[in-house]
Amino acid sequence: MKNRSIPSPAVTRLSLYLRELEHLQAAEVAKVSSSQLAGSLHITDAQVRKDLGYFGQFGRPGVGYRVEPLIEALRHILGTDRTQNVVVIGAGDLGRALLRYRGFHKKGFDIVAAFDISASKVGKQVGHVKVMDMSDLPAIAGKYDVKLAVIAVPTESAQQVTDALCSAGIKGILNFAPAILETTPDVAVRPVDLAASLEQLSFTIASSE
Amino acid sequence: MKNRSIPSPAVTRLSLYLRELEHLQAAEVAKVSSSQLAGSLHITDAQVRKDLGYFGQFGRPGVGYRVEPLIEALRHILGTDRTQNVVVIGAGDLGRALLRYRGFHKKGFDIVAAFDISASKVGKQVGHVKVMDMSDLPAIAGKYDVKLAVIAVPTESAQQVTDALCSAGIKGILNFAPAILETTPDVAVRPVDLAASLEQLSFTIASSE
DNA sequence: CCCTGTGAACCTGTTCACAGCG
DNA sequence: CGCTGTGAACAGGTTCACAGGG
Repeated sequence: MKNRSIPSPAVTRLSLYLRELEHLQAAEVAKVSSSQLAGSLHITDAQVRKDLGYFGQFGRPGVGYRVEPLIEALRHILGTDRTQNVVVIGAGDLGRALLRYRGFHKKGFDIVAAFDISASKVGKQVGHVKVMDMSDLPAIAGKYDVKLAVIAVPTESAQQVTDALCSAGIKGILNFAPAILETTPDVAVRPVDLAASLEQLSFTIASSE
Repeated sequence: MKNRSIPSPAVTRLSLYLRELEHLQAAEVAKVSSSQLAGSLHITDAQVRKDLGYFGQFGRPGVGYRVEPLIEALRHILGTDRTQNVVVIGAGDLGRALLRYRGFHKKGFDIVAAFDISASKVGKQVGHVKVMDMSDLPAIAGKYDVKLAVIAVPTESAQQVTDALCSAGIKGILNFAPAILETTPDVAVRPVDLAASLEQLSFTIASSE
């Protein structure tokens, strides 16, 4: 526990800063000011400085931030300076789409295995992994030191999958099933509820009429 | 604009309340208290009452909330008491997975069309729609009164797709491309950055060691 | 003079606590 | 007596504003 009360929205923005910095690096920009960074993300410059300030002193007064060192620092903070192995549970439409999604690898995540209970899916090749049976999960999780998992199974089986993941030593779950998952306290869950996201948009539209 | 300063986290939770209420309804539970609802979502009872209080008085002291009327009220608030038509832009892996996802329809959303620029994809049937060319967007948007769109295209084309959507009168965009989209002020964007979500989990794990 | 880092002020959202109704 | 609805107290985050370094 080395957390000194960092606002969780600040951590969310860290990913955005990193993304923007990677664009700048690709465009061979060497340095950037907080107000430039803020501008492209539609937030204030003070916000950028404060967020970065939670983690250290990365800038130089009168100059700004050097792009490359800041990228490395942010990756280190986020834990993506080394490859993170990930498993995907559920090889339905969504699971298969995630297995083929290239965005994860670019950000330092490596999907090392996929799992399903359906005999019709087990054994099939998707992306660069073969779908395995759920019973193989503990062995794979141990072998590849997997800490992160993605749940892309139907709502009804989400909780039992979660239990299996907790037992297998997974510490973070990205959950696409529309359900609240019960976990051991050392496991973090991040929900992604697609229908609820559309509902939020629907509300925004409805209330601005 | 009938918005009387409602905290946006409260709106997010509205979707969770609705989801839980629908479960209760399926289990033929007729009424529920704020503390019951709160318990299953891991929040406080006061939070539930305050959130609902922003939108009206739905409960009865000493009794609780009647499940069915509250469901109807929440759907009305979220604008999903009538079907909302949606278009999906991009018929790659993710787009096709979304086209087949049943969760949207259950919540009152109807995907009426999919679009892509690639000639190899246009004309193909996915789920219950046929993939159309981007140039057909304005006609379809008008014909079906589409207000919501989902962007599932590569990052590079996300902005030009956004421009087309704004011109076609779309008011809400669910954006899977890892990019900040520039829109006209009357268009709401909700980002879903899958890699960034994994980064958040990675951070949580890294900082609890 | 430009730009960072950071206390202080401000604002937004959550929790408390209780009055009041069934 | 149980449970809602809601002001009041509190906590968490954001913005301000400025001191200080290059």
